[in-house]
Amino acid sequence: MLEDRRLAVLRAIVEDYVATHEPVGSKALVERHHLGVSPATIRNDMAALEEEGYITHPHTSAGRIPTDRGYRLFVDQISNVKPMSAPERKAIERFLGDAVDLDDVMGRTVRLLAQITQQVALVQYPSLERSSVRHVELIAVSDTRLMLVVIMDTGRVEQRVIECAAPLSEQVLGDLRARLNAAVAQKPFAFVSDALKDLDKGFDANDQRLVQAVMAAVLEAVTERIEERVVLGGTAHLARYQQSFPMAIQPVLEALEEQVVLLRLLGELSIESPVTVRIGQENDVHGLESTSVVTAGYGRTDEPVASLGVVGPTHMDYAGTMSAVHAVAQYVSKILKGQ
Amino acid sequence: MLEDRRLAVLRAIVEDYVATHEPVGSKALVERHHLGVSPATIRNDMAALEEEGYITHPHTSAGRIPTDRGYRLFVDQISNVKPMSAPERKAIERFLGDAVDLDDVMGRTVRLLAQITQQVALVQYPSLERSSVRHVELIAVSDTRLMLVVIMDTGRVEQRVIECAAPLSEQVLGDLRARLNAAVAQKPFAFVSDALKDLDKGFDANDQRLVQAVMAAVLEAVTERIEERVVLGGTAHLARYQQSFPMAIQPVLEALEEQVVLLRLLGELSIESPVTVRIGQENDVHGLESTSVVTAGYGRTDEPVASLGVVGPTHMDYAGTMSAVHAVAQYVSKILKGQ
DNA sequence: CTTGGCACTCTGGACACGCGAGTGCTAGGG
DNA sequence: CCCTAGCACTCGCGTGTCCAGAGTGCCAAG
Repeated sequence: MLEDRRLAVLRAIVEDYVATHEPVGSKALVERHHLGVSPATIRNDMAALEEEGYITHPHTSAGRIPTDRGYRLFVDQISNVKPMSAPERKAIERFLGDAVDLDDVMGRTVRLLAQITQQVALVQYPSLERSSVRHVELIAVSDTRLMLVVIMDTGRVEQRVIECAAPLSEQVLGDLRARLNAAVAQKPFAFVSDALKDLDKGFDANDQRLVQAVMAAVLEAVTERIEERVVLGGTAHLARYQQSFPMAIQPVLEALEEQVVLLRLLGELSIESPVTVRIGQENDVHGLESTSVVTAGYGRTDEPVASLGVVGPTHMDYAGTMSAVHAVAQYVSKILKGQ
Repeated sequence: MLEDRRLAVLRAIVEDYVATHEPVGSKALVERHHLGVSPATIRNDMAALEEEGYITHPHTSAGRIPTDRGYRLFVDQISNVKPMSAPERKAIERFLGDAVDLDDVMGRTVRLLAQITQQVALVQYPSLERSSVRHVELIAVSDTRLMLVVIMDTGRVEQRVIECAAPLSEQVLGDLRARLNAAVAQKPFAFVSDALKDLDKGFDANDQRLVQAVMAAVLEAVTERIEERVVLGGTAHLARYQQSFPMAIQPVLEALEEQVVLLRLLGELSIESPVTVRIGQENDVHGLESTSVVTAGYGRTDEPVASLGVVGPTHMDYAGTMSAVHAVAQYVSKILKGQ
């Protein structure tokens, strides 16, 4: 009973603060939310909440603002992500449905997500590690240079240039191509290195060395230089916050320029919930201490192929953002399945 | 004589303002730059310069700041771009030299340029329109889906997925691939559409229709969907300015998110100078009215294959930025020639 | 044409002050 | 035991005033 009201108070504080971006006082609370009690009661609850570390006040005679811990409790309270409205869903579906290939899907998704949430959007390309090889192609670009093109079942295409010591004959190349495909097709990316091991057997002795060299280069290209790609959009939304807020955007922009950081943000997904929220200090990335990150995996629900999400200030509209991220992730999954 | 001093005064004002970011007064000028005259004289010159529209003052009793017109005159005065120091050049060369392929070159270049100039860097991929086809590959991804991979002599690789109405036999595909390559290899991109015209001749009647359909799709892919790509880096540097400056970064970030805008910025190069500078209003792009853009082409000097540059506040260090952009463009040209 | 001098203007920082929002505490009522 | 009302207290913030300092414009003399 008492606990219930405290939670309600915390919720009200978060909601008001998110809406107004100003510390919220006891009086304003009872007016806006029709809690059936007097401001003094609320003040007691507030004192308790503050004691427990869910809220603070910037100075003695100011209203309260939620702490990271407060947001966390608030977010945990949002049990089921509320769905988006029908027209919204329609719009998402139509916008993403027009995409012609993976690049297009990723590009549209990041723009869409930024636009809906009015925040910075991140979209990771399907992870190579969780994709299977559909086709491998070796193209002779010049005498001593091959281009390796790997097409994954997720639609992702990677190309690498491989330097050869000596020219390969068209015949050897064709042979190699055929074997390569036979060896790695339908295999998860992780198995590629294994599959390549014995591929040099069965070539002429003088070809064999060359083939070995090429295979080594291929191996290096597909293992050493695995690039997980992330696209970023809506950075302009960051500037909006800063207008009314003491959050420096420079460290945030700096952090977002690092691919490694982006991958870390998108990397860890919670298991139980479809949408993962990391609040403030919870993402221990330098520069993002005062931002929250909302992510969701896409692909198969049981085993996501990659993830996407948004980065915003800790005082964001969690409910709305979570539902948007969730919805977009689902539509992306749907689209990719169709392709 | 008199004109000479006025120019010197303008130059001094620009230099001081760029260094301090504060309106510069007559007294400070004579102290720092040893012009052999008194403040009062400078004031007269300043009045004249203001009359001609090269400088303004924010309010009655403040120092002067250059106008766009003033910066323009100042920049035009910098006749020859001064070269970078030897160690700097060494560092650039080494950093770019390690790149393994075009993506890597572009990525490194944008990071390098942002780092050197401490501004936002733009790097355009070699323009398709100014590249020649080196190789074309048609890969059967599934029964009814082909992937078209076009490799240009500039190192650029484009891939498109093409939907087919009916499956193509391996033989027809091989035939088509060979003809396609014979037709377009070494041709500038613009000629591709012409080269494709009569390619369906010489196939069996029942194959011909299918081939026609595929060719139409290829044509659409290479003409309708020409993507000039631009990479962007160093946006965090924008935030630094804003700290001490009334320039809103939001419109700038918004503008920089539009590919079209980026291409427009990089598009028009001046003919006479190796480095193009557009100051403030000169680039009539919404949001970039108070920024300057410094660009240079790379590739062959007489016929650049694309361009790169930086975006910064109008009160930037033009001399330094111009020389950095110039140097980086030259090294990129060099690297690409080697690859 | 340059220079020194002088009056004038305007910004920005320092200081004081009062309003109002908000708190914490305590005593009383259900 | 919990809620409520009242009251004194605390600060932040906005306003107003003032002053110093920097800078200008103009004028008269060299």
